Amino acid sequence: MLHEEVVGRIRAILLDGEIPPGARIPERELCERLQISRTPLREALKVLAAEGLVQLLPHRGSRAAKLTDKDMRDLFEVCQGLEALAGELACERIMDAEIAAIAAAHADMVRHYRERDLIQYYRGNRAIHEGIVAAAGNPVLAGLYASVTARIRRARYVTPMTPERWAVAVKEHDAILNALQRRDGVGLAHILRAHLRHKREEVLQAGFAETEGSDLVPRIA
Amino acid sequence: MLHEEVVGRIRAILLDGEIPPGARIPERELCERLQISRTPLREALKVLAAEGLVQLLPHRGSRAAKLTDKDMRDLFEVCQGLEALAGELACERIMDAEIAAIAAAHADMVRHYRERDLIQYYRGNRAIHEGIVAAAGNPVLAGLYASVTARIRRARYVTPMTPERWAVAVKEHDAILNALQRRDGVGLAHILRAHLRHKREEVLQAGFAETEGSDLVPRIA
DNA sequence: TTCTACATTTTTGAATGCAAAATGATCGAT
DNA sequence: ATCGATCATTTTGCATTCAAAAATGTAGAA
Repeated sequence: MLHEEVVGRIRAILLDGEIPPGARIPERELCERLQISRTPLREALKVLAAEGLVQLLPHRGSRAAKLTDKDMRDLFEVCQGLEALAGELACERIMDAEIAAIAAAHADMVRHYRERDLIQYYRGNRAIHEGIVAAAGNPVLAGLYASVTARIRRARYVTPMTPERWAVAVKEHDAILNALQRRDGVGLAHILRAHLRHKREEVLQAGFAETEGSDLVPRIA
Repeated sequence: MLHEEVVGRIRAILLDGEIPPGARIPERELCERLQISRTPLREALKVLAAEGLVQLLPHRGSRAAKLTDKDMRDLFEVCQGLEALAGELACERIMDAEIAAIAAAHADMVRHYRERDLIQYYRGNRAIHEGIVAAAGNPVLAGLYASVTARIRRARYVTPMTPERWAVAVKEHDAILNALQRRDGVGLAHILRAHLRHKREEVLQAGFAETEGSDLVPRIA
C-alpha cells in the first residue's frame, strides 16, 4: 500500500467519525487493520497532524483532533474567504460545460430538497461547492479548501436543519448558480460568504462543540 | 530532538535554498547533520511534502519542490485571498497596541527604504504583513498563510526591485497602514490585493520560474 | 481505609536490519 | 563505436527491535 493511500484511509476513518474526536488512536489496531507496520502508520499520523486532523502529544500518543467552538468559527471564517476567492476566480475562468455540470448538480440538489432527502441534498450541495472551487483552476486553492472542509465536514454535513433554514439555503443556492451563470464574480463572492456565514451560525448554534471536556471534567454522581 | 524541531530545521534548510529547488534531498547526509536516524527524518520529509515544500517520488526519493510559473501564480492568488481576509478581520479585531506595533514596523521599513537597505526593508515588510495576519486573531488563517508564504518566500523576498516599483510599494504600504488605522476593512482588503498583484507581476516578470529544466534539457555545447 | 512510594507493564519514539526497487556499470552484439 | 542487455551497487520503503517514558497496579504506612 502506497503512502498516500495509507494517509487517505486513516483520513477517511477520522472523517467518518469511526474514531471520534478526542479519542486515542489505537496504533496497534490500525496496523492490523491496514496490514502495515507502525513505521508507515506513524508517518501517516504525522502528516494528518500537520493537516490538523490528528493531535500529537509527545510521549502520550495521538488523538483524533477535537474542535472547540473557536476552532470551528476560525475554520468557517477561512472557508468563507477561500470560497469567495474561488467564486471570483471561477467567474473569470469557468467554461460553459462546467457551468452546465454545476447547474445539473444544482437541479439534482433541488430535487433532493423537494424529496426532503438530507443526505442526498448534502451530496449535491458539496458537489456544487467543490465544482466552483475546481472551476477556479487553482490547485493550491483547491488543496487548502479540501483541507479546511475536511476538518469541518462532520459539522457541515451533519447538522440538522429547520425547514425554514433549509428553504433559505436552497434560495441562496439559486442565487449562487445565477451569479455563476452571469459570471458575476463579486456578486458570487458575496453570496457565498453570506451562505457560509449562515451555515456557521447554524452549526455553532446546534452546539456542535466537540469540546465537552467529557474526559477532563469528572462526572459527578 | 523533537519531531517538530526536525521538521523546522529541514524547512529552514529548504527555505534558505541550501538545497536548491529540484535537487535531491540527501537522506544520509541530513541524518548525520541532524544526528538522527532515517526514521524521524523520513517522517519529517513526509510532513514537508504535505506542506508542498518537498516532492516525494515513489521509490525515487525526495526532492526540494520546484515551482513552475503556474504554481507561483496560484500561490500568489491564494495569498491575496488570505491577506485580504486577514485585513478585513484585523480591522474588526485589532487592538490599539497592535496598530502601534505595526505602525512602528512601518516606520522602520520606510527608514530602511530611505537607506535603500533591501534586506532590512523586506524584514520590516514581512513584519507588517505578518502583523496584520496575527491581528486577524485566526490561527487557522495564520497557519495557512504561513504555509503559503513559506513556499513563495524565496521569490517574494529575493526579487530585485526597480526604484520606481520600490517607491510604489512604499506608497501602497502607506495606504495599508492608513486603512488599518481607520479600521477600513474593505479598503484594506482592496489595497492588499492590489499590493500583492503588483508583487506577483514583478516576481513573474523577473522570471523567477524555478522550472528552467536545467537538469532535464541537456546543455548544448 | 486512603495515600504514597515502588515495581511492573504498556506504549511511545527511534535505530537497525532486510527485501524490493531503481540506478549505474560492465560486457557482448551489431 | 554505439546500442542494448544483464548484473552489481545503491537507495528506498518497511518490519523489527530496543530503549526510554508513561501508565498501571500493588504493597506498605499513616
